[in-house]
Amino acid sequence: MITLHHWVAGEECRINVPERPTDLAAFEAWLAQGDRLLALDTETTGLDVYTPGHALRLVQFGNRSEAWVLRADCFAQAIARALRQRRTFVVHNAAYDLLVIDRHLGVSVEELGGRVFDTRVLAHLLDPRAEAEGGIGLGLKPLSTVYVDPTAPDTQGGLTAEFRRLGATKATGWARIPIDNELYLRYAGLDVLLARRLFDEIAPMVRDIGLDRLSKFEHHLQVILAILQRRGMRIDLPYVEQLKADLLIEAQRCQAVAARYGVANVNSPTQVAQALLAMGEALTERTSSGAPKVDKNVLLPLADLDLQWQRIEARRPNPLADAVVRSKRAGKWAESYAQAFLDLKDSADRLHPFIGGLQARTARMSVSRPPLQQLPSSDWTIRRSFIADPGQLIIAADYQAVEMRVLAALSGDETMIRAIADGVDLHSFTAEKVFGSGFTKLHRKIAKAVGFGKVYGGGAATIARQTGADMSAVKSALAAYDATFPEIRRYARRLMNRAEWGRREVVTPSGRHLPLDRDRLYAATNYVVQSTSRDLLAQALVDLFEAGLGDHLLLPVHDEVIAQAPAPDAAEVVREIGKVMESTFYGVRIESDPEVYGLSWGHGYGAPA
DNA sequence: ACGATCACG
DNA sequence: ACGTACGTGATCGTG
Repeated sequence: MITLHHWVAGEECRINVPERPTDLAAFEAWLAQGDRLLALDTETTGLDVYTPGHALRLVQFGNRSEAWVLRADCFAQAIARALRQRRTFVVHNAAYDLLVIDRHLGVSVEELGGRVFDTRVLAHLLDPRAEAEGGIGLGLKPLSTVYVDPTAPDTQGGLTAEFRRLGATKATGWARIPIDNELYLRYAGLDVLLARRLFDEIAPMVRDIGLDRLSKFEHHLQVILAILQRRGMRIDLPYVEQLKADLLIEAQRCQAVAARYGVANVNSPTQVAQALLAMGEALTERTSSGAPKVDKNVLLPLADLDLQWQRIEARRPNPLADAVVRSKRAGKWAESYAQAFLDLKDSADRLHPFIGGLQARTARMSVSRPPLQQLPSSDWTIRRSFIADPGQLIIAADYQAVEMRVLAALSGDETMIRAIADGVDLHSFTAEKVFGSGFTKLHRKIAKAVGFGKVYGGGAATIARQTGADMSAVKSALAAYDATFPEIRRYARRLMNRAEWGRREVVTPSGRHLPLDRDRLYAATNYVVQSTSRDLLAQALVDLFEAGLGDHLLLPVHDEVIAQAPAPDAAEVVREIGKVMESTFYGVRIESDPEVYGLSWGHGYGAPA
């Protein structure tokens, strides 16, 4: 047995590392002391739990003063036994460890998930801001520094340095560091000591601000999302391989054209700007650092293309601008999507993206590795990669204009509430109020942009830029909007005033506290609307599992749920899913639109059957 | 490490 | 008094 000592918050702690089976007796005796709440953590070879070669290396248990670091290759059975005992665990970022334990030790998410407290969830409820946003951050290190011990070492950072010393990198070190490396073992043990102490500090704080119920809900949601991550989504491997090859050919072809105009690298804004200026194009827009801007919005008009990539016939297309936008798009799609799918798939051709249930400041969910919430939607080719399981069809149900409905409900604006109840198209309704019954398509576009501008806190200039309409039209539209929906303006003012004179935050109907940046109080409306919309979708996921429909679900995407069902029942199942998602929120109907897509996700976006 | 860019709701 | 577009994740070039 290796025994290490470490001081945490002025108290000497012990870190025990069993080496031989006979060392386990002391571990079992320690467990038998009857601690009802232990911290739990795992160390693995990498973040992608389902890629071939992923392995569990260490499992750590700990209380406030003693940690046990167990090698998974030697003591898997003892670890599984300890996990199955009737006991509650504190885990920082539990979804990850739940999946690791599910996959490598056979103790399922369902079995363990209900007995876990997640300190990351608790911390998010106290302050959702990342370090970069002026918050404490949500990592174990910054939280421990603030709540447990200001001198607590940066275990992740310290290990990264150790990886380098051993000739490995941040990416490879977790797999390559010798399993008996003392720093590795020490920090593995320290993580559970810190997590257990962190819980003792912040759990009462969550209770004191009245968020025990929300906390319970969020913990339940984390388990559901871990189940979705474990299920994953199936990809059409031959399709993805062909797609990648086609995209690379297209990228290469356009790159060759760009090279003829002196741009060796289409991804270098400097080179692109220089070459365009040399061709006599005017580049008037600037980036925040003052360089000429050459993004899509600048290049497409130079190539005589609109934002849907259709010819405008307004000028002679600049061949370089055309080649650059096409090459960049094909290259990005090949790398960020097709290649990522191939890199991250498991041995059964499924992807298991990480679904962060409590991610953004607004608690919005995020999906990463790969980013399935951000697949191109204007074109079906990327989404076509995802196929239903054999005999099933992809189905989806999305909320209709959920943020506008939430805004109407929260502000209590009678005109907007009535318009929603009457089932009219909100943007057309606004356009008519603002521009009269003879409103045009451009008028509706402006009305829509004004509606979004209200939700996002945007001003006339931004809306004018977005729509291409002139400032005076946008300004009068904004004024007419305020006159038509007076409560929305008052609601936004009220949130800002409260934030200015009281606590600098907004509180959502679910009780979530969302801190505001000093110089961006106008974001208050957006935060509460975005966060509340997220809470509605989160509640829908919980309700869907409660209703026995959980087995169908595949992925949440902000205001919709992607699912699958056996082909003969698909229409019926998605109708049921849609029904469960619907609710009445402050008297406003939150309605959903169920749809059977077909064999692939892309079939909902025009892929040929 | 950071800025620019581009993908989504 | 005025005006501010919100939230993410991934890749690439650059220093």
